[in-house]
Amino acid sequence: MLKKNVNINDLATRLGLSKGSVSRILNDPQAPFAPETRRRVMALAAELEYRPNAIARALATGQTGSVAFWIRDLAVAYNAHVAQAFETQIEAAGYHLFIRLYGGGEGKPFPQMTPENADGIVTHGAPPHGWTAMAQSDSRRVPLVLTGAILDPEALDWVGVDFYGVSRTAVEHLLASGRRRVALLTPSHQCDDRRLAYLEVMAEADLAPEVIETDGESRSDVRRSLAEYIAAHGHPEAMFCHNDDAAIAASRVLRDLGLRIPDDVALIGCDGIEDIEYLTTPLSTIVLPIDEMCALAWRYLKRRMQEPDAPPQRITLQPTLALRASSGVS
Amino acid sequence: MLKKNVNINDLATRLGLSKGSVSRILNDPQAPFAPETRRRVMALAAELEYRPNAIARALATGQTGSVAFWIRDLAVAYNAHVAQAFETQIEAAGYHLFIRLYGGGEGKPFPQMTPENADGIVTHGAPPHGWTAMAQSDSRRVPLVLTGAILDPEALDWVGVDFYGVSRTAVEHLLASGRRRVALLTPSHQCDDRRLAYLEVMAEADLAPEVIETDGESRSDVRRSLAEYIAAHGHPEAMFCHNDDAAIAASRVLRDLGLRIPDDVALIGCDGIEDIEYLTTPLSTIVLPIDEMCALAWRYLKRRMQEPDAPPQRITLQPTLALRASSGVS
DNA sequence: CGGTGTTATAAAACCGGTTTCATACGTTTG
DNA sequence: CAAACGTATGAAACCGGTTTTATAACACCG
Repeated sequence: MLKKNVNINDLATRLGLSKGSVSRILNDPQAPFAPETRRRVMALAAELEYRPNAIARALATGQTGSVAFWIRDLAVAYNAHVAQAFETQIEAAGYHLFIRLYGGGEGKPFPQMTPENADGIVTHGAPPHGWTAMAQSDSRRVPLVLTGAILDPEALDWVGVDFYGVSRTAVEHLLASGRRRVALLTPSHQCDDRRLAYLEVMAEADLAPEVIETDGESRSDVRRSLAEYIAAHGHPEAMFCHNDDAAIAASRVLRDLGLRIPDDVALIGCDGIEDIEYLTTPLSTIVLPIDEMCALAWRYLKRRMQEPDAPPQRITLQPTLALRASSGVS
Repeated sequence: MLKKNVNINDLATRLGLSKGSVSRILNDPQAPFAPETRRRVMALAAELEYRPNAIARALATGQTGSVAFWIRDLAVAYNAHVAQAFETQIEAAGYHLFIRLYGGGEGKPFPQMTPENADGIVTHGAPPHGWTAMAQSDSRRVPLVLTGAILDPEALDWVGVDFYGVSRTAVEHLLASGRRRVALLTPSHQCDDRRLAYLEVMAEADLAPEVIETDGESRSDVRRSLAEYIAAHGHPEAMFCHNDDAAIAASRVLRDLGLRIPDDVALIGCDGIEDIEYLTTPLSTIVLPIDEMCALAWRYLKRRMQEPDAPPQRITLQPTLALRASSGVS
């Protein structure tokens, strides 16, 4: 940057004032300064298009006026919607929102995904291993609220979602139609309450669990993994899908194979994203309370920013099961 | 924050060193220090979990190590995909990505959407009015690359997309089937090359243009606006849709009305998002070169960060028209 | 007319780092 | 043995703001 930005010292020099005075005039309408001086300062600031260096200000005040929202992957429609919903909260409150992605951070050194630079953090979905520990290390504590699946229920604030209960209901619903080969479609390594609930219900019903693991989370990943699985093992009679994107991908695979939904294979997704309204066969799903979750997360975060040592705030929200044609409900 | 973060002064004091020395030892492996001293510093830093204050470092070095990506609305699937694609570029380069949303910023004071706090900025889609001017004001210049539709072709870097040419082709394609009532489905106030091309082609064909304006960009907005329009004016024979989300919403409205695609109404979307592969009737669309666009944007931005005064870099990418069943191609 | 307030501004400390320059000491070297 | 050099570190300036404290000038008051 060859041309240097105009800073507060430039203003002060040009005006023959001290930079402290300029700062106070610019920021504090109550400060006792001569009206004429005030006018001169404002005029020059406007003329030079002076804007204070946000970094320097943040250093001086200890506040950035921004909140970071960490999420895994925007290609999953649900995630994008959550981010958008959270932005709505934040914007109304006059803060800036930075959306950040964990990315491939799993193996990378921490600096790659360091949670700095915000007055507060909200995460959605499970952060990479060790992330929260780092974010909450004694050496640099930032107000933090976890949302979505909670894997790490230490002394932190979180807005959880009861995947366990609703997942049980979903799987039981699939079993109720008399189907025996009820599979779980989920990314490998994803060991959350959805998987847990599925395994438990299957065990209780004395059925062999059938976990179809996908190599990635994108729809094309899911399609590929599922197609391979069916080629090798035949198709299950029902599938509980880790999220709606997976269910949508699955419905496409089934259609391509000439299988009917729900006659040949029943399907239940998870997330309740808008997209599923556009499928040929309406998709049963678990609808998550996105707006409520975001509103609560922001409320918790504000509290934590004001009172760093307040007792932990936690709540578990109940998703609702929306049964439609894809699971045999007419 | 009652418990203060441990900072470099704490380290220096505890070690009996000056903070300058500590800084150099921590950052510069080449610096000439006694191995024993080095070991002590590293050990204490690890023990106290010292992590340098990113803000202070940014102030001192003039670099944040991060790039901001500005976009309008993540609820539009295409936008979310672009953001994700750009993250891939940035992450590979070792930078942090901050995704930021213009939000309702149109009417708000600038500080709400000030483009500070990054070493560089990439925008996608048309920024709010006055945004680029502010970002590029002489007083605080930040490397900036515009992508997507370019409304503001001043002396800036941009990676454009030739919406005009491909939109002409799309509309002409719709006309070629003999349909006369060919409408444009677009958000109100969106006056870009898609609209321009549509209006021109219609004028050249001596047909009355029929612009169906939606009140918002979300699928539900589009559905409502379109349903009202059709109720009032009957349905057009073909629609060129501003983006795929709109086309998906439209296909749903048409289906609900018992209209067949493409027999009753032909449809062409725009963006080429994955979702359209999951529709009953495969959707014709304009496929945008997302990855190429992101890669170029990052290349341009790197260049601009290194050479602030390099000549402007610009390119216009060609999207491709993907014709499928929804526009009558079998 | 000296003490007491106000008012308008300057000066300096601070935020937490980085970076440049100076210095003290020990070791070669001429 | 003094000059020159290398090594290990301290000291201070700087980044660009904010905030607290000091000071100068002036008006008011008894």
